[in-house]
Amino acid sequence: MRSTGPRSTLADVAARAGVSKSLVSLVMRNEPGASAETRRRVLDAADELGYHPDRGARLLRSGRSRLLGVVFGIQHAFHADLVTALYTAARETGYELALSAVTPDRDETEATAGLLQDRCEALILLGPQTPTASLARLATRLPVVVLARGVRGAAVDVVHTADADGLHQAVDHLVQLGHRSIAHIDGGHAPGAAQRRRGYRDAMCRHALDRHTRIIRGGLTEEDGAAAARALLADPPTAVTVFNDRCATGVLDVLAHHGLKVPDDVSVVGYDDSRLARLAHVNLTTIAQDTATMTRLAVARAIDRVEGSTITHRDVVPPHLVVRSTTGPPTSP
Amino acid sequence: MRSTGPRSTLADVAARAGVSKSLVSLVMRNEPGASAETRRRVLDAADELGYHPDRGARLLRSGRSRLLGVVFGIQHAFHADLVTALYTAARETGYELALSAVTPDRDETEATAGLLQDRCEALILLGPQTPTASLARLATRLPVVVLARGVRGAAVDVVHTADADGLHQAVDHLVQLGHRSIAHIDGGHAPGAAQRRRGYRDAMCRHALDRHTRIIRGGLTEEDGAAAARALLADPPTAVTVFNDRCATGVLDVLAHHGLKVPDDVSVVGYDDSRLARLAHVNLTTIAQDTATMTRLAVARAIDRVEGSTITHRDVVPPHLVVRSTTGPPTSP
DNA sequence: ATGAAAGCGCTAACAA
DNA sequence: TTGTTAGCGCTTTCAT
Repeated sequence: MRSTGPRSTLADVAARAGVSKSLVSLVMRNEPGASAETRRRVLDAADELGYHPDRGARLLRSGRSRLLGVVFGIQHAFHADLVTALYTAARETGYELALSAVTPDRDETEATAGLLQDRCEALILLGPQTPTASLARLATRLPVVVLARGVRGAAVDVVHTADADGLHQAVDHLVQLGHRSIAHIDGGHAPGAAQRRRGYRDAMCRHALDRHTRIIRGGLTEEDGAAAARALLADPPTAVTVFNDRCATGVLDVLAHHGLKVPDDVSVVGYDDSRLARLAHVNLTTIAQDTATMTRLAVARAIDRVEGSTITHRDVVPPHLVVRSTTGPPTSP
Repeated sequence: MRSTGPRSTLADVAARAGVSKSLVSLVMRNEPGASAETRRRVLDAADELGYHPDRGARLLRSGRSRLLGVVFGIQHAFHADLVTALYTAARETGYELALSAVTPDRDETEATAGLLQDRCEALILLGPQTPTASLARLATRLPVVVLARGVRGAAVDVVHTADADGLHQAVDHLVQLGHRSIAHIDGGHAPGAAQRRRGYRDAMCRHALDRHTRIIRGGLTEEDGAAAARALLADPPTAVTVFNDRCATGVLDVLAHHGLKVPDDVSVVGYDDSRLARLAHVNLTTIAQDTATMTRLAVARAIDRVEGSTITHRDVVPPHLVVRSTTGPPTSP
């Protein structure tokens, strides 16, 4: 019983409400210029007909899609947080989001191409792996905002976290608790990993803990964290800062399996404050990226560009420490 | 430098090639009806102008978007797997996917409305919570396929897993290993939870293990699993089947923290075979949903409907057991 | 094989 | 405040 009846149009709504198309157009766009009474009648008629404006026709006529393209990695928990915040940030701007996912079978180029076809007016790229040169080329075609990755050299707007600062805070916190033997499990070549590594090293230096500096090769996944933790088992530090929450989860897991108590035997600090960290049974001390601010900025930068700005911005948003239950004073000598 | 050059149109190409717009239209769509000579001239002109047809205008005129809308929950790991597979399934069909995410701030209604504006020709809903009545109403507007949830009563196509069968396999596996004391941590009101509960109960019955039947209230998250595991600690069974992998992860975590060895003290079986389960340090025995088949079916059903089919399908895809390292023979008496 | 003309559903400029 | 008109870039008759 299929009643895929012909979709109702502006004209149908106009006829039903007994007004002109222009008036319906105004009302649907929330523009001023229609009486309250008319507005109500139009809205009712639209509702009864299940009317939804045709974005294609709208774009054709106005030459504007009012669409912001978002490229994100569908497996990344942190990207999920960012997309969630992006929807919120875009809500009151008059622009909508068009999502395009990167999957194991679908690379960034493909994801981007799809959005270009949809006539997005600007692109927001989450932690893109695309080389700077390609980014620059893309930016000649439309405004591009890179979010959560501190790329350099391309004429694109960038919004990212002060990653080194994040690790300063992590190390300061641990030192304040009395730790000296603090290791860092890094993120390899992942976006931000180099800065976090540097932040760790600098902070250790600042506390005159140079000789305790110890960097273990990690990665972005639970598995990478697990492997790194096993490497640490022979001679465990009293505390460890980890590249991100996912990786830290792997660390916690291996520690638990080997009978090491957290935080009594080893304190652990993650990074991202992803949903993962907030789970009651994980309850991970971590460095929170300010996703609300970052996404608000990203959307604002994109819209600025769409509306003609030619200024290239680079916004570095400070992170902050969230103390939960995986850090405490060292109990061993 | 932004090259905001005005996009060239069909008319531009026609003028340059010295032919009519109709001819250019034919050539661009590779339709017969133009001489080889004309074809070449048109193609050359188009190339010189860097012309690309406007998808919006094309769809406006022809009334087709060739777009399949997908509504998914951005924080559901399993939905990420499904979306990944959907992209693959749609690849060779001539249809494209339009994604719309459900977030804590953006409900299914809103997500759906966005896709309606994009003029998607059909909708694929992943594990929708929308009540049956609303689903039915939506289905009068356009073809709707519900994926990964066995809704009943609405005139929509449904593709889901034989959930009860999955738990039969899990219990059979455990019984074969020698377990008798097998508990089930359920999913509460989550989609599929009732069927999995029933599958567990039936299988226990079939093995004459009725008096060992023991159902603990769980949920979909790690946290739910952790809570359920704690409830089990006082009198642990030798094996437990869990609603899904996420929840199972919480179970594993609590068991490890309390010194119970898996699988020596307790065997654990998850559900979904999500990326989580495949991680080397988790390596969870689980019931795999056949995402490739499910998504291929979902896309096929959607396209069938778009192309005029009026048959309502209900596809129930069998799951299969994946044995990894969280199950083994019981060691305690 | 080619072209002229009529819209698709909408918005913007202008009239009333 | 409201209605009228003229297209946006394209496909689709229907002529030629």
